[in-house]
Amino acid sequence: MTQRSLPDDRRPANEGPRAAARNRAALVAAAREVYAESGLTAPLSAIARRAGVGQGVLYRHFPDRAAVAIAVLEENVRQIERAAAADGADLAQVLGVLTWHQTESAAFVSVLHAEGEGSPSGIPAYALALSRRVERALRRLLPDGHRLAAEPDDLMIAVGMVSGAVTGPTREQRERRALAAWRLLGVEVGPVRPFEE
Amino acid sequence: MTQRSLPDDRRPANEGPRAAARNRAALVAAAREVYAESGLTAPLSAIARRAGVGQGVLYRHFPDRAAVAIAVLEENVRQIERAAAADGADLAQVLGVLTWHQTESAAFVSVLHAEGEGSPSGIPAYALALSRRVERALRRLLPDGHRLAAEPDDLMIAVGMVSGAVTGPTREQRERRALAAWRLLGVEVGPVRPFEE
Amino acid sequence: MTQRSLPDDRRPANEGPRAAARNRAALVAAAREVYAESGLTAPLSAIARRAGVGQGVLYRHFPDRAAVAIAVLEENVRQIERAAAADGADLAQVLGVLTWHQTESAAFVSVLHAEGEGSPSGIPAYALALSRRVERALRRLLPDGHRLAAEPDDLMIAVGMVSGAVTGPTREQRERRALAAWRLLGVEVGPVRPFEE
Amino acid sequence: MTQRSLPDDRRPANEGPRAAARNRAALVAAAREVYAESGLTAPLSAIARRAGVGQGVLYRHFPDRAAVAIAVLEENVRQIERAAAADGADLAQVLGVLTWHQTESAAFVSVLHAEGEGSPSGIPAYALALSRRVERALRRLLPDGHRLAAEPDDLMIAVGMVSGAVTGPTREQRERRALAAWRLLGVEVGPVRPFEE
DNA sequence: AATGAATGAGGATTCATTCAT
DNA sequence: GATGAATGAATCCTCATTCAT
Repeated sequence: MTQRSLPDDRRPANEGPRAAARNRAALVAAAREVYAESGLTAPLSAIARRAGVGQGVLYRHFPDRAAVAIAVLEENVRQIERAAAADGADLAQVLGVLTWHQTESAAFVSVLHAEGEGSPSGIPAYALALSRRVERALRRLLPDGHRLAAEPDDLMIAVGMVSGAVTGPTREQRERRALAAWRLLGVEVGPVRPFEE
Repeated sequence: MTQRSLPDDRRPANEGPRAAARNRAALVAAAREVYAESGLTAPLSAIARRAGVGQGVLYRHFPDRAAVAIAVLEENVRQIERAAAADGADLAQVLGVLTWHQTESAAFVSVLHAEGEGSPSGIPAYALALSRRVERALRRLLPDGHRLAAEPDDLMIAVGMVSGAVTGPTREQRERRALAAWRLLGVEVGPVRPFEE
Repeated sequence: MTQRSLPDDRRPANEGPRAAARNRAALVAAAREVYAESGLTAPLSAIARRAGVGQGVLYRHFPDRAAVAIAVLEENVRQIERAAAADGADLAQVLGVLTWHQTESAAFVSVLHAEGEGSPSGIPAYALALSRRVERALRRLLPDGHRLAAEPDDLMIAVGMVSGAVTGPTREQRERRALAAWRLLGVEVGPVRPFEE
Repeated sequence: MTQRSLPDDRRPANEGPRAAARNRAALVAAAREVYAESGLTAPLSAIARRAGVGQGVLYRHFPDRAAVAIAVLEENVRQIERAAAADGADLAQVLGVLTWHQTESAAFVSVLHAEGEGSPSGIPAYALALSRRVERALRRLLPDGHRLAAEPDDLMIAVGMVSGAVTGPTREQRERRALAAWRLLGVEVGPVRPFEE
């Protein structure tokens, strides 16, 4: 009742429902960028603005702040799962893909910490679920007798450790440090790159 | 308001500057607790409240949010430095102290990441300085031929790695994981405890 | 898209205008429920959703928020009018029907207040018109010499008074209080129930 | 950290703690006016603006929307209590004061409804408590054998009934209707005015 | 004629920071 | 020096309303 809109002729085009899917994708992409620049606590309005949509659209697609982050990170996890499911995949290759995501997205790193509560970014149990999916993908490829197969927790502890090593302003530097970390662990890693195909 | 004279030894302490120091200490202690509960992004007012002082006092002692965090972490670093400077200190012992702080204070973990920019907690270059001090303290005790002496970065990469492994709701769990991390690195660690004199 | 011809008596109903009427009815029914649960300020989207139609349909049928409420209340008023027009109707019976609506629909109560301005529900002059219709229906049955026939305003003031008495979480309690109110007014009321047929 | 303030020299005077009490009073007064004009659902920002204070001040003094309303209504109730406690007070006089508040403040009317839940204004159990206080004040003055002493609920039902009668754009009209309501109830009322001293 | 997405203004709430006392 | 109130910008979130399909 009180809401005033723009004069009827100065309203940006409404592209109709067709835009829905496009907008969602734009939001996820924007979120990825914004997270990279400003961290997981960046204002949601910044994400909407960068995606070129209104605030409401963001809320239509994602009920809360966590849902946005999950959508972003889910893509990363899915890529790792696909890499692990590919024909002839071996652990080193998949670790390369994982490492690529670790060096690419600071936000992804925090997922692999996966505690749950009180985090200011508000990502709760979801993160744990994503972390479990990464673990599942990796463990299937873990040969008996592998350095990380000794204790059940060792695999994900190692992943966390590499995350801890990944710091620095440029991706190149982060990659260098990640590789050093795997070397210190005595674990072989394939090429650090996104999974394609 | 007016001068009160009392026998010298029963004179009520000159509260002026003395109170200042006490307040500063209370603020740092309060910040440590608040950070542990709510993370580095907790409202400054919460810290002042818990310290039992007004907001203004906080600003008198610390110019900005980062300064508070630095003050907290500085204490951790100083303890590590003292541990390293103690008679007969060896690397394993000091790593034990370092590990204790890693498992105790989530905030401390982020310092050892020490990047600087866009972090939401706003800890800037200071963190780097603190990280350097930790490195200096450790490196003096690093024997030639030690696993972490091969490459210059390996030492602090390893420290970051252990930080990355430290997750979980209880300190006990975090300690367990930290020890697993050192084991995976093949590095010996002394008892995990604070440095006492 | 193309013409489908079927035997005359099995022709799928022309859904066009017929659906429109059905939708309108569904909206009014949904609004009644939503108002009961959440008050007159409930989001319009909630009404559309409960009616199982899109938001646009609501706007096609009702130009604004007030129109929806009016449509709901109009049904109540119409029932009272019908009760008053029925063969052999007397005042007590019709007051019983009126009272039923007062105890059934909190929204209806506000209509009988019928001021117009600043009300948050935005029901404007319409409410006044509805109130007038109720008055007209009742007054025709008001015998000379009735307690409420002394002053011209007394009739609707009394109605307002009963509305004011109608509070409480359950309809039963509201009915009890309404009856107490009529008793205090010394006015006889028939059975409290909707008008059927 | 991100908050930008005005240039240091263009900031409105901070009058210090002295203003606290004054501000609270200004807020309550502003709220009373705003409620009268726009109802209990008026934006809190409108209240702060009219009081000439920042939004934060409102939140400092009142934790939530309900608290503001309570503060306003509490003043009304207190006046009624004082009127009832005055030397030689009798029921008619106090009902006059009560009626004055009913005709003055639409918001006060809703308190006397005092249900509790789902109201959009969010005033919960508090309203009930206020209603009880009014009842207590009145009942002490209710003589045995009074029209409203027959049933325990009759007293407050009558009050609610008068509230229900109180409609209309001007106070004068509302008073006229309130008096008509008391007349229909056969209850004597003293002069309709605020309680002074 | 229906759908349901998009828009974006408005309102709630929080907190960093200043400053009179 | 300390206190704690005030300020107001920033952010979150919710709808009323429009409109492409």
